[in-house]
Amino acid sequence: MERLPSWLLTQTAAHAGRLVSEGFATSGGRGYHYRILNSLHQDGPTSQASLGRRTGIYQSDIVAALNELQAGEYVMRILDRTDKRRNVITITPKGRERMQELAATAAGIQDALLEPLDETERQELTRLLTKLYEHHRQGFPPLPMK
Amino acid sequence: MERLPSWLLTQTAAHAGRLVSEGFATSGGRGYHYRILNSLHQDGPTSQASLGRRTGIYQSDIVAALNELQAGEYVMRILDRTDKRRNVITITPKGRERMQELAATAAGIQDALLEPLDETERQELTRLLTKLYEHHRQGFPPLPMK
DNA sequence: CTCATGTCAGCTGAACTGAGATAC
DNA sequence: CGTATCTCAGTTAAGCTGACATGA
Repeated sequence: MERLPSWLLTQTAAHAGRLVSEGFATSGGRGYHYRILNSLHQDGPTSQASLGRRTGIYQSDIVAALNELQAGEYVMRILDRTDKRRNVITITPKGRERMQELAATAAGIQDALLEPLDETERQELTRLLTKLYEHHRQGFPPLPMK
Repeated sequence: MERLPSWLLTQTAAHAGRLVSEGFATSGGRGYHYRILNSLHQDGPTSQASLGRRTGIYQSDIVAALNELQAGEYVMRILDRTDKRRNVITITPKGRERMQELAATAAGIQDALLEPLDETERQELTRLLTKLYEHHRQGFPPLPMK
């Protein structure tokens, strides 16, 4: 039982989830906030739908998270004049600061999570998980990957 | 972002969760059922509290799952005369059959999950996850590990 | 017409918490 | 007394679905 990869995966993920929640909660954020701000920082302004595809977050959750981020003035939501269905989401300077904070938090979380592994093992784990992630993203796309 | 172990872990775990739910759902079960029946099969009859510790499932969820398993006559719930706080849970012959079914399902799930990895990689992943699991189980016991 | 986008209102399974009753 | 067991009634965070209005 304790050898079943699916079990080990969900258990360790549950613990990772605890670390993430706790970690971000102390700075009053959520995982979604970091993912979104990070995507905006890395790949620039874009529509909400595209943000969803980039981050793997559902449209409906994007809406809620952006409401929160906008309330904190971390992002701007501007109607696209050339395509009036879209909102163009842009990160603000304040949002970039926020992102740095959350990035630091995220880094701390990784350390806590991977504590028992040495550097080689960490890389190997990352590699294997990436392989699984890539594989399943193709075969079973929860979101249409544009 | 896609390099963050915590992210990769929760994403792949989410997919594993989908596979588990789908897999067990077709035979009308849940992951909890398998975990519990397996524990009873491997380590014999015991109290509900101890079952919780063995499987990593919360007491309250154990109660619910046992209600279901008892309804299917997969387990017997007998008041312990020597300690009347306890129910002694015993797997029935029918329960063992059920366990075999679920074990086969579980095996299929592992295959689907680990498909892109070769045998060496599978073992390495299992080893690394086990290391994480063991480590965190000690430092942060979600359940008091008797 | 079809398709994409944004929004809202909800569901689900699994993990988790709190409180109470009973017995050790 | 304090502790352990069982039960019930919740909550949460994340993932996920369905429906609808608007615009391309």
